[in-house]
Amino acid sequence: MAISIRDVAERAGVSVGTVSNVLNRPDRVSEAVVSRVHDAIRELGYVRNDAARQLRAGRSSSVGLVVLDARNPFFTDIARGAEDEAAEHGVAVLLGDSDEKPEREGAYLDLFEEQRVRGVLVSPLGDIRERLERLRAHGTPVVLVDRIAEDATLSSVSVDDVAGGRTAVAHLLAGGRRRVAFVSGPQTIRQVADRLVGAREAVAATPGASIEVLEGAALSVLEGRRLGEELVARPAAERPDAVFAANDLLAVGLLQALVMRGEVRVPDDVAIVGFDDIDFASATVVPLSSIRQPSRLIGQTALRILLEEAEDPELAPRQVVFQPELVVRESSGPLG
Amino acid sequence: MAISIRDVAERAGVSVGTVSNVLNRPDRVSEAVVSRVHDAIRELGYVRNDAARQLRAGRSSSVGLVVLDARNPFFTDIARGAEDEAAEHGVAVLLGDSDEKPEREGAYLDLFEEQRVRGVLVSPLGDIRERLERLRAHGTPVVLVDRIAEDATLSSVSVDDVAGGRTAVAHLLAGGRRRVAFVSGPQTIRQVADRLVGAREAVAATPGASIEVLEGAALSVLEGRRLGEELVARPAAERPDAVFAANDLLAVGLLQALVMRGEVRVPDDVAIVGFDDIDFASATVVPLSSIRQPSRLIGQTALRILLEEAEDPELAPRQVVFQPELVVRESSGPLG
DNA sequence: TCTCGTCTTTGAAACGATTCATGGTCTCTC
DNA sequence: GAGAGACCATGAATCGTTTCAAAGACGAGA
Repeated sequence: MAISIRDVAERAGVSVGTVSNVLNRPDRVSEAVVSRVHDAIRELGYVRNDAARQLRAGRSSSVGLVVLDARNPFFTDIARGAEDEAAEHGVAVLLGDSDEKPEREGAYLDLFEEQRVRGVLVSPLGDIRERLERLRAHGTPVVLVDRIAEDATLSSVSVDDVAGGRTAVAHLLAGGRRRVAFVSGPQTIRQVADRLVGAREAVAATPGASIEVLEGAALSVLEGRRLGEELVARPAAERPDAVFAANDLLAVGLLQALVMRGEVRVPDDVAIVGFDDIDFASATVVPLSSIRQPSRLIGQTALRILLEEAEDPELAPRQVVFQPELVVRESSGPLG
Repeated sequence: MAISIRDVAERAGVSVGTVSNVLNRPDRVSEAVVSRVHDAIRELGYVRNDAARQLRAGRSSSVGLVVLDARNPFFTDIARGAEDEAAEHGVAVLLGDSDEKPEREGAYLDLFEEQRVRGVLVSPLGDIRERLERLRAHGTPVVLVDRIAEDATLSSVSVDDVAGGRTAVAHLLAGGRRRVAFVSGPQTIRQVADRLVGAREAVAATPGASIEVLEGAALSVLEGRRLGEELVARPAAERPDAVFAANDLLAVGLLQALVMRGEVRVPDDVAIVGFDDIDFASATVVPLSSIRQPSRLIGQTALRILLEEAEDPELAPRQVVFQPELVVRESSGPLG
């Protein structure tokens, strides 16, 4: 059924090795033969078998990327950046969505390892440092994305989440707010925890300011809406006057819940700042202030580092940390 | 460097074939040996080489999925549905984003073919029927997603775009609007063209109604904003009183452009209906009316059909067409 | 004791590509 | 006319797994 290089060789009247040469180093083959082989390929509809190729080569020409949530535009932007960079190097990106579930994260890492990928980009979920270091020890480079490698045994490309959290809350406080709520995803996600650390720092620096934490089960629009409804259900006096959301999806859900009821005005009653500055942030009911991350650049940079490490395994791990940037829109306007 | 099944066999004091049996049909191997082999695997940190496996098997255990735009939540939902279904069958999904570019679409198809995937799910861009039929003839099943296979030589899972377009515009007309604009993506994308056909039908059925077409270069938020700015720049009298956008991303961009200027009120001056009903639709400046598609179900169904065809290549192609559903929100409220 | 059947294990062949040492031609130079 | 060098093509070995015919071990029944 399947056409192999052998059939092509026979048809073109040359040896298998020659066909392979035509495909991979055409300069070593005479022109006449090159075109004869190409004809045969076309006539037979031959398609290279990548499995055989990889087997011989000992590794694939793909890299793996595991993200926390493929539906979050922030991660699709990272993926886009990685793909762009990968395309330039003739490498494909296999995308895995861990959906914030450790077992899915593990399954994708297993899969990538079996595929002998060139390397793995991970936006890690739980504590899988050990797993990743083992991977690296076995010769598969690993680069963390959107999270720093604390102990510097791995490379990472991330954003200063603590600074981001600090900036966000400092901005809210500067607008005159004092009772801040941090609408959070699972604290086990490091990025979330770091943003809270920054938020607390800003609060600590401002006399009279306080912060409470509302921990959601996921970083999603739905979860944001749920937490928003909790807030609306409170007596007005017990509501915060400012909310810092751990990411824009939560913030969007929050906005929906607050504004739809009509009971809470944004930003008059509650100011909101999100995180990520996804494309939709400027299109929401009340345009959303947010902390912008250079998502595409993160993906690009991570992939570049990954390929460099694949090239030279002796390279020392590097930590790249970008600084996030506050984008002010209506949702965090000054106290009315 | 790499540990192979051979090393495991040696360590466990058995033959290679036995190790393979332990991995694939443990019931044929005595318990004592099974555990001895598992110990060896653990001690050596053995990981199966998928390339060798595939080579022997003649095909991979993945399927390919090519979408028009991985940043569009509609397609990530389709992907999610496909992944869910795939996971149940122990199959992985390789995601390719054609980014509305025919050459990228082709590149992904080439890649998938070289990988000998079990099958391919495509949301096709240009006219690649021939290419896809060749693929299928070579033994790789193909299922079209989000687009019907006109000549029924391939299976497809889609939504009735004509009906969707008709419903959307009929709804706008029923609200008293008469001068409709279709804010479109490239007409070469079949879904876009079909939605316009439906829109025209609705207009034709209503005396006094007219429709104009604004063709954008892509189905993106950015492009929607650009077209929106074009509309705002017109003298008020020349603006349409209703807009049907080819998808929600365009609609969101449009909304941004119209509302931000403050010159055009939605829905008072212009009513808007989008298409896809993405999660964000209900969170926009003015909550967006839209035509809902069962995106996740589309992905699931497509993958199921694909696997069935992979199982039995003789199966006749099937066309599954879902009916879309109008979701009315504020953006298409009645004429003020 | 011999035969037959069951249960395990073995080892070699096969999948399809790439690589590389080998050998054959041809041309050029002295 | 011989030797050297450049240029091409060859084909066997190899990658790591799975499969399958065959062999070995063992027990039961005659």
